[in-house]
Amino acid sequence: MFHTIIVAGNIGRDPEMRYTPSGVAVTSFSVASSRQYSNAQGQAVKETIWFRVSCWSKLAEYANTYLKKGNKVLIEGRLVPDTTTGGPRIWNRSDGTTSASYEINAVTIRSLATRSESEGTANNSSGFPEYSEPSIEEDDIPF
Amino acid sequence: MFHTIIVAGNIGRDPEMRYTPSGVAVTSFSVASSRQYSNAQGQAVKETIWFRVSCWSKLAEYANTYLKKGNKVLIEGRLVPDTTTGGPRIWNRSDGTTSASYEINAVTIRSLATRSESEGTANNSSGFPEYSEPSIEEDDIPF
Amino acid sequence: MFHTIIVAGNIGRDPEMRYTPSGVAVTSFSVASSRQYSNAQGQAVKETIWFRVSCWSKLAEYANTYLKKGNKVLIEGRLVPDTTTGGPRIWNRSDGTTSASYEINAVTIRSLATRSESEGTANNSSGFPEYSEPSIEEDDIPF
Amino acid sequence: MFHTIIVAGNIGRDPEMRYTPSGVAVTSFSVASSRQYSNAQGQAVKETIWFRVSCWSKLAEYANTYLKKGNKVLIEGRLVPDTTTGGPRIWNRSDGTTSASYEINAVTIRSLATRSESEGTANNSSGFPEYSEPSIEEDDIPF
DNA sequence: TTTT
DNA sequence: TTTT
Repeated sequence: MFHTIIVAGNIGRDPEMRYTPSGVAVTSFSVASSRQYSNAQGQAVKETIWFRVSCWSKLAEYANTYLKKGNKVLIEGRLVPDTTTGGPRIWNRSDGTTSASYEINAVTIRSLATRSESEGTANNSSGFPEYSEPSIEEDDIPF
Repeated sequence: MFHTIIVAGNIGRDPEMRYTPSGVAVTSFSVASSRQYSNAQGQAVKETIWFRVSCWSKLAEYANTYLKKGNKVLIEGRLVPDTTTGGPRIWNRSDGTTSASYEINAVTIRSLATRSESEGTANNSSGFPEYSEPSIEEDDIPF
Repeated sequence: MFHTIIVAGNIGRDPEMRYTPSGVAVTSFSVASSRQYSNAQGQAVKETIWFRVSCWSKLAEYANTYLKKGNKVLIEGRLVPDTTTGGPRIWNRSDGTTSASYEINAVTIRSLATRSESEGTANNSSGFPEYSEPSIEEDDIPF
Repeated sequence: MFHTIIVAGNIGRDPEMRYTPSGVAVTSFSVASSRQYSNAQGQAVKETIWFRVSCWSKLAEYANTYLKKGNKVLIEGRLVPDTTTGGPRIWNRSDGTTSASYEINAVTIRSLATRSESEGTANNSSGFPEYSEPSIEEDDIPF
């Protein structure tokens, strides 16, 4: 079956890239997506969700190169569950408390930065790649 | 900022409807979304994610009336975070362990059941409502 | 059945608001969503899609007030088909040619502008509303 | 920039597969997505949108093998515009009229058929592949 | 008609 | 707790 999650938000800290033992690049970063709304009592409420985003291979290398703390990004991907519970993974922190996070395996990443904001970081004029399926020439299409 | 999650899956147990103190209907049910894939070693892996879905008001009444355990559904909505951590809410279970879940506040629910499967439950021929914005007559459009 | 389209892009011209005969506000504007990619011959190709967005009622008033030509926006909505063909509507232009367009009835609109860019137009610090379901107090939730 | 379209609907005719001159498989089929709603006068309206779906390579081969007329499917992909207008492509039909269509380049295809319906065609027990990113072993993850 |  |  299908699920997908699409998030627009701001990167919380500079991305970090590592390599798997087999040499595949993996980049991780957090994205905060906030909204304000008014509750039933008419009070303004600010809600922030944090997502932990991972991406792989070529997408990892570009994210590591071009995305920086504070950048506005759009992410599409899949939630990564705990394989035994089917829910979010639970972590034991060093202080004895437990926490959980929304982990996303990204399939698509787009920078929403504009030229003025990005100064050499990710935006469309700086060569940040827009992830897309391999293209095929129109002349190559048989219909 | 924006986020949305779209899930296709199967309902784990019959929906339950309650009312808020102010009289608003709230229906809850779980949806399992499973997929098989082959890992790097070529082994088949089955991954199931469980979502806890809530819906409100008219959508709650219809879900309670028409959706049943086992039905295939499509859900669109927003993740509901813990307001202090911005991550998934953590629950203390009676056995002393903790767990977390993907909670979705549904905006759209569609039954993917077919007539033969549904026998009086939700499908498009049985009157299950497709949630949609209030329509406006074409003649009413000023352009 | 379900369909949804999610678009990030730039507004092509200032939005225009009108009213239906029954007094409902309707705002229309165009959004361009461009991407560059390399084709099979390794040549850079620029592809731009234009969407004609309509929104209604409160969303229409806010779009008319806060969105301006050039703003970056995120739109979620439904495609509006020709009711007889089920495809895009076809228009006869004054020069005798025909054209078609991707019309979207927006359910969600988010400004992706940042404070520095927007100078009094739509951004999250200027009070642009984030469209959302009516909220219900946590204390009101019966589970 | 980003756009994506997600459609649930029924396949209108058996898929057809061809090959590009360079030998890439391309499969095409139509999907109808219908909904009923009540208009401002309270009358039931049925709206059907037709999408023309293309997919490539391995996805094309599977679609050609497993999807049949009448199957319920979920499609995610991108709209394919006319490269000069940025709108839908316009076709001249043999009878002199013009038409346009919503063309989708599919990235994801899921069969929503159930065992009883599919009898050897696409469903999850018959080996229909769920399109997904290449997986990487958990042990391979460096964090 | 936008933007980078 | 679902489904294939």
